Amino acid sequence: MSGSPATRRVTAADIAREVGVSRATVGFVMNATPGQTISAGTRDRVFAAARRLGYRPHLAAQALARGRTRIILLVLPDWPMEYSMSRHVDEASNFLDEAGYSLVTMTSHRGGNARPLWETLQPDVVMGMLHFDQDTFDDIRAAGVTAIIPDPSSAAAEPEAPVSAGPRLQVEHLLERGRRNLVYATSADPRLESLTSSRYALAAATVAEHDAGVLPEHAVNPENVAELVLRWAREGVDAVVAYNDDIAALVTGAAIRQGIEIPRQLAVIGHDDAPISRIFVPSITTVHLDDVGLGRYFADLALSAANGSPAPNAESSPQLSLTVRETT
Amino acid sequence: MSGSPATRRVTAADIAREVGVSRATVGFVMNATPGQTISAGTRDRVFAAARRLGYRPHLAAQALARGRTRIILLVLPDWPMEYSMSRHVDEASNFLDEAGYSLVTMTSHRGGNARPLWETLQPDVVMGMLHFDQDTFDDIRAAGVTAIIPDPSSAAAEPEAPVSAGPRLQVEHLLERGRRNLVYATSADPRLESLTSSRYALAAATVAEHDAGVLPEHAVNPENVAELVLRWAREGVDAVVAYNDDIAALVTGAAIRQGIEIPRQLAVIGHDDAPISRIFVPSITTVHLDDVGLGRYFADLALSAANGSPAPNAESSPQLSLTVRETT
DNA sequence: GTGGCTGGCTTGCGCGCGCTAGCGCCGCCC
DNA sequence: GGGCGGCGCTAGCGCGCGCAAGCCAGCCAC
Repeated sequence: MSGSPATRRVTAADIAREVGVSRATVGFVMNATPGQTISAGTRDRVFAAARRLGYRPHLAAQALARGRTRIILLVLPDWPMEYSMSRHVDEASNFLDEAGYSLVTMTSHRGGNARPLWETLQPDVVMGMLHFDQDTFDDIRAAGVTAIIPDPSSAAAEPEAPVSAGPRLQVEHLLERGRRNLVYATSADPRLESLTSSRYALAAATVAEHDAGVLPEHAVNPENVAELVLRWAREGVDAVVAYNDDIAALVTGAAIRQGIEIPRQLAVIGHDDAPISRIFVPSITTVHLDDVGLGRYFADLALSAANGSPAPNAESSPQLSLTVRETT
Repeated sequence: MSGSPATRRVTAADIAREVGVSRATVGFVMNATPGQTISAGTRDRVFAAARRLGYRPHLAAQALARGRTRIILLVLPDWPMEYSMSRHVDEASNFLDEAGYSLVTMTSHRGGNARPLWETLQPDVVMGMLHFDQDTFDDIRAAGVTAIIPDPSSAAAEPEAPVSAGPRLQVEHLLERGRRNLVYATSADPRLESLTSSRYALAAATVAEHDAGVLPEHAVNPENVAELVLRWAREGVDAVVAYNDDIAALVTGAAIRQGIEIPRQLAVIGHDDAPISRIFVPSITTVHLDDVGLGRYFADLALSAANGSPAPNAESSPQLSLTVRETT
């Protein structure tokens, strides 16, 4: 049906022949090559023929010729955060697409033995949500990738920067609610270490700013959460700042099972506004992220690394906001 | 430090020069080209030089020359199922890597205006979890992809096939628990339509087999779930088969809020064994998927489409099992 | 001795595209 | 009238690799 099955692909040469110009001209038109002047008539005829024949530039050939793939690889952590990311990622890929780049995401393999995509795709930029450990970083460089974000050697590019207001919002919300005895519940997952530690540090700093004592940090998991919740109750803890909504749900669930009243005895606040925060009973107060803003921020960050366009400033784009629900 | 910064990439020609053979010989060695005999000595010297120089074949050049990218694109639905998928995907990418293919995943854009990856990556195979709608299917074909899974014109390849035992397990578990008045709670998300409808059909068939009447289907969302749950209570419904764990959680949460006792008055069973099923209070009985088995199945499916290797039979690989928790 | 054959290699083309060097033409200015 | 510069285009190389064709030495059969 749809076109002869074994049809050869349409190349720039086909267009050139069709229009009656050289192949170079077609290339100049398609790329709007700077420094080349093409008459409007020729340009239109080339575009028309391209559309008519269904021309699609061969990406591999382009990559080979120009030495850049125009692929940006986003490395996501393999943890629920993934979901909250997907919205931003979608936004980012729109922006990047407009700039002629493709966004490919991969989930960081847990000791998976498959060759990572930065080897096989040879992206122009590899961007991670978390800091890469040194081995991974070297591995990416060895694969020929020159632009890596975040790059420890340049303090500028920080994917996590715009989210740094989140922990502040969490803590201030609880303090405003009159809570005084806060603890921080974090994930024990080592893969998230750089994220969890940075969020914790920000939360702890906010607590200190408000002269609300110190903020103890506890790694929470399904096994120890019941015990922790009881201990907190004994110690007079009245609010939990959770690293994300999953941790918040875990804590909230355990508290309920132990007969602790939420939020009267214990307030809990999550982060990311993941679906679970809305579905959970009771529903969980959380920090909502600005998808579009974050997406644009990521895209700008990647583009600046890819072609030296100006780097975005963290403050400009994304706005975080509080979504107050039943746990506070 | 790590190598001179602006170093040119190592090509097969460099190796040839180093070893003192022609470039073609290097190519034959690297690809173990069938029909070409290379002496063991030469072969070893080529491999040694390749390792010594840090040779990495240029993927774009390979793709250009052989006309195939060895990329397999997996299109995931943009819905929580994503999480339960990630384990299988990881498995699949290991298997595919061994076969020399790279697995790239993308999330199906909700009207996103970025060009989809099947255009820009030009994968050898595009594989979806759900059936593609006709427009998308045509779009993928137009991008030059010949192998698409599932392909409506060939009934063989069905990614969802191995999971077809899930709804059966759900229903039989509830019947064994003595429940007689079941309803099916599904997602209203149109993107999941082909999945939800197939799971529902299987559940309904199982109910019919056991002479347990008919299985009404209800699309559930946060707005209508409270009302639905009340109605079910009035109508004597004693068990809910949920499309997945999120739906199950939604139903369970609504029931609790309405004072319905779980599982005494109403049993709920989910599907996928997503994290929420464990975290939720009460924890949710669900169908656990076999990550490794499913991963291998997907990989085989993709490989069979890529190079005509034998297609896997759905029965062979993956095993589903029941994870019984508090909601039944 | 000669022809055929096979193992082990080389020569060289083509994949589709980007882009530099250059060429002819026209209009402008002195 | 001649020089000159810019516009609009073409010829052709190179990106790195796969692979068809061919070439040569050595060996065996006759």
